[in-house]
Amino acid sequence: MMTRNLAIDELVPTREELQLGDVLHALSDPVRLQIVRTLADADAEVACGQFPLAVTKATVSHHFKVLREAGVLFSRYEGTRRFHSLRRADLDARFPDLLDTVLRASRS
Amino acid sequence: MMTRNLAIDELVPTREELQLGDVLHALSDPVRLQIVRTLADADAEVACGQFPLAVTKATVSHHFKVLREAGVLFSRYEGTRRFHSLRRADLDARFPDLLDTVLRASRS
DNA sequence: TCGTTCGTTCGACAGTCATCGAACGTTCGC
DNA sequence: GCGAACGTTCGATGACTGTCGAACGAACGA
Repeated sequence: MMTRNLAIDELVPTREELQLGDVLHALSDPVRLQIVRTLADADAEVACGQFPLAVTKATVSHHFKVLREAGVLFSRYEGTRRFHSLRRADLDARFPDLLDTVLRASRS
Repeated sequence: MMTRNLAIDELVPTREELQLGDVLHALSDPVRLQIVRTLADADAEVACGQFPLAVTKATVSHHFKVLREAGVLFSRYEGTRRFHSLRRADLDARFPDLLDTVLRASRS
């Protein structure tokens, strides 16, 4: 009945609050980089289950939280699923070219 | 008398061995990012002592080791001092624009 | 030769991290 | 209303991290 009150302790940074160190750290893990790559390829919202990852759902959930708290992506509920999308505009505004450069590098 | 046999356990990656995750992780620490920034500004070799860092020399040494092992910089002995330089060519070859993009982002 | 300078290494410590299984809460379809 | 599907949260665990002071080693200068 109540709206979901999960993630109440989660601190999602605004565009201005984005920290380079946090973003780089978020992107430095292979699983998370894979998530971001998949998301960039899709160029749209993707549900957790759609990610071909070699770790438990608990671990996946953890990585999404790290990415959210670093400001790399945004997550939204839709029924029982959760859809994710890159915060491209914010990232590009704050750190121009960073995301694209990292993505390009991650595919070489 | 013998040549220095320090750093014998240090694994410095070749250009081909550079790993994006390692580089991003190396750059995600504020102290290390500061080091890299200083080095990029100098555009030349810089000795450890030249870095205005708010940590102990032991910690500084540790950070340089991390940066070396990630392949971000190269260190060379000259007498009692140790000079450091960015591995720009290698980084640019393997991850085009990455270093410059991160440096630019770190100054905004 | 002796003391200083510069940097590395060691041992320790507190904190964070990636990972997992298990339990839980929501939502949806039957 | 029941059970399945989907994710989150919890607690635990082992690994890694950033930091420090202290001891060490090599090279330089007086």
